[in-house]
Amino acid sequence: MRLIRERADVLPVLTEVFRTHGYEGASLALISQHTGLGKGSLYNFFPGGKEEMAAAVLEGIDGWFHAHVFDPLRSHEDPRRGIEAMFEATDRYFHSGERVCIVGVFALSDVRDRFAARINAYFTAWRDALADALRRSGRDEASAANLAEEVVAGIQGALVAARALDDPGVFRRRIEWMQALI
Amino acid sequence: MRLIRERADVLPVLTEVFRTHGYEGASLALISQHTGLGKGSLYNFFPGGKEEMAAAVLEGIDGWFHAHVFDPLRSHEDPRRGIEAMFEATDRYFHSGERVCIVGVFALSDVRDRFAARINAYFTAWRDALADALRRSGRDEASAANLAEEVVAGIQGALVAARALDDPGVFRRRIEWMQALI
DNA sequence: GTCTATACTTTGATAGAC
DNA sequence: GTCTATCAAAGTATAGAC
Repeated sequence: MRLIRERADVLPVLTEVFRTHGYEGASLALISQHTGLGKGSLYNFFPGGKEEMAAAVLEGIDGWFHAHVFDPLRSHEDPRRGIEAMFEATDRYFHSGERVCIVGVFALSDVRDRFAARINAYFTAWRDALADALRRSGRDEASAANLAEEVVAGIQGALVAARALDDPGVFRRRIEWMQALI
Repeated sequence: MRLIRERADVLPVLTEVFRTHGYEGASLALISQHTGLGKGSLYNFFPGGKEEMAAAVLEGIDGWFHAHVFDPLRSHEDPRRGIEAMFEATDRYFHSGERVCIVGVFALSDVRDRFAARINAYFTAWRDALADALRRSGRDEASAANLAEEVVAGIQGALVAARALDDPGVFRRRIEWMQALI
């Protein structure tokens, strides 16, 4: 019995390394150290090397958010409950602002172009799913779209500010503020 | 007559390279290429190497924001005009969302610890100067502090979202939304 | 599948000629 | 002050033994 038998087992560790160090900072040596796998094994799982690892990480994140955030936003009978669930999942996922958003970090760096499609898809899906829930909760199209954009951007800003000021309280207060907007 | 005679002449180019490629992505080769200076010359200006270059860039940005944003926020006779000037300067500086904020990028990366003091000082100065203007414009202490935090974080979020969605319109709309909050 | 060894490139930094 | 040459270290990636 081994701890790691397939790509899916490496993914969480990989995600954490990329989140902590960014794309360029996540060296293969660091990845090898954290996963406990030699470079040969890593290339066995990811023949495309580092780029394929990062792509898998982004895909995994996208999958998680679809399952726990985007889909509930769209399918919840009571749209307000879906939005509530979104804020809870977001707070949990980002450890109340102590974690950063890899997709946001990638968007700001020069690897954005390489993963542009995935990054764009993630933010678009979030914004549109939230806008849909807001419209179903009674808002007109324009107001729903605007508020959705505001909240999606606001979460990213809360993460940046919390890290910059080294104060998770910033994240908590911004989330509460946004919840009051709904 | 030379194009570059002192540190101050290199700084704008340096800033642009760090903004575009981040700390790790801004290799000396890239910097040498964009400044037109050999590595020897660069180390003549910055004996501390890349870290000193990045520190100089952050200091330059801090100086610019103090002169064009923070100080006007505090000293403008009519605080609302100071806030108006802040939004205008911000929009100009970030090229309406086409540029990113180096300080924000650094805050999200793993070089944050190395420049933590400078990063924190930049965001603290912005938030506090804005809170002061809001208080002078009639808001109570708590409301001013909260709104200042919201706007400072909101600008960062607008930059992330605009880059991620590859749509400067996002930045423009978020700025307008925040202006309406004041 | 996993490891070690290795190839090859790029990195930040230094030395020294001019 | 500026350049070229060079260094040691770290980077990604590959090869091949087991």
